[in-house]
Amino acid sequence: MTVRVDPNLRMGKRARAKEANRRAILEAARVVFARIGYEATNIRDIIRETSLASGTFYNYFKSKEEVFEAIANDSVKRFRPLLQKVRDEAQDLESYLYAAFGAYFTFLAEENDEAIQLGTPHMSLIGVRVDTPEMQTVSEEIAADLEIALDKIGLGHLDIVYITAAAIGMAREMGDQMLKRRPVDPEAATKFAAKVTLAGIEALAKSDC
Amino acid sequence: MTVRVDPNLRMGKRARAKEANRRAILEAARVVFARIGYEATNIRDIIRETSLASGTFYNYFKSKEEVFEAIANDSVKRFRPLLQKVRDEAQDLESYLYAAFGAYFTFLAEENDEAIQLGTPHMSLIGVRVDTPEMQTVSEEIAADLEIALDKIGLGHLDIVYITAAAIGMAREMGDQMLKRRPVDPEAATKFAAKVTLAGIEALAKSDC
DNA sequence: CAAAAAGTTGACGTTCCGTCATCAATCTGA
DNA sequence: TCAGATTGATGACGGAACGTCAACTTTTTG
Repeated sequence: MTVRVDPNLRMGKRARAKEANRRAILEAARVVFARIGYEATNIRDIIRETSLASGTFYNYFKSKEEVFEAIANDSVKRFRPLLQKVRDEAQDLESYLYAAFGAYFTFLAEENDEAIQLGTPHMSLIGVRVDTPEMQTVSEEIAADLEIALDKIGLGHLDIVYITAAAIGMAREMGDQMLKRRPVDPEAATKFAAKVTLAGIEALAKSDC
Repeated sequence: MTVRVDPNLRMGKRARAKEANRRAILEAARVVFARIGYEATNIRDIIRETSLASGTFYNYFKSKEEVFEAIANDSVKRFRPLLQKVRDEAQDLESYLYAAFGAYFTFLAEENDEAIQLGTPHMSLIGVRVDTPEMQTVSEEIAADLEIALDKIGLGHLDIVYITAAAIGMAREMGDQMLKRRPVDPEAATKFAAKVTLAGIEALAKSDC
């Protein structure tokens, strides 16, 4: 008789403890950032929220900034598979844009569901925004997707980098606004952003940029 | 005989010294941030770059973060009159968009002219981005401008907040990309952003959002 | 010109940082 | 199974950066 094994049990106690500690620190940081604000938080505040000793923090992160990055990267890590699905399933530019913006705005709403209920400010609204290499990678993936989609309809000569920047900038800024509204409505934001982007691309095509 | 007086001379020595000190600190911070990076910089590093004593720093700013904000706000302060001019002179939505994006991209290029020559990273590319109340104010001004322009052509029912967010997001993200290119070309970025935004608004109008 | 006010100074106590010797728990392989 | 090896947690410690403040200097006021 074969037994289904939780992958976590495959690892030794050591490896599991490490993962648990890392998670604990990240979760504690989330909580403390929300409670007293990012700037005011220091490393001892974070570690005090866990059952770990201060020295242990440095086995996992170099600094408060790195914790913040890790939190952001965790989000990116969860988002990437969604974007992959969009990439695999999209038929053309229009469906890609709708699906991609939809994935982003929905993801953003879900990620902040808790914060929305509690009324605590969202991570991207606490005043600082980081740009990590992981985010850069996602940008590049989107650019590549758009290039393929545009090539298919003979628009490969358009400025892909600017189009990508425009789409991402739109998503970021609109995302912040979306989270401020009640009810939070990702579908509306999606339609809006997709329409603008699509129309924008068509206009660029007509005027040969 | 009337004498032209430098406004600075109208102030007493004390007031002038205060301005000079504030400027000195801001300039020193600029230099040090560029030299060793924002995260690595501490307050002593900044003050050491001036001829002031450490205690004096705290007469002007509470923290390194506040200095960063002040630098950002200084930029906003210089930008606002340009936007005001755009507002006063624009005839319609299209001319407003071209002029506003143009003002932003040109301003950005000029502000970073020095950094571009030296190859040091631009303030908005050093990994953090702050959102200050002053920037919020500019957002609101742009939203108001857009509302007026859209009302004039019977499109006041469109979602002004989202349109503003889309335009600002586009400008920010495209601005970063623009600064990475050689030569830096604000006109191209302007045409691009204005076209996309204009086409986007037209598309929204057609589909009644 | 003298008294009051404003602002600078840098030494000092405090807070926070990052390291590391020590210890406890887990893993390895015979 | 167990002893030696390894991994990683611990928290006390030395040092770095912080923010304050009493003393001092310069400017303003009347």
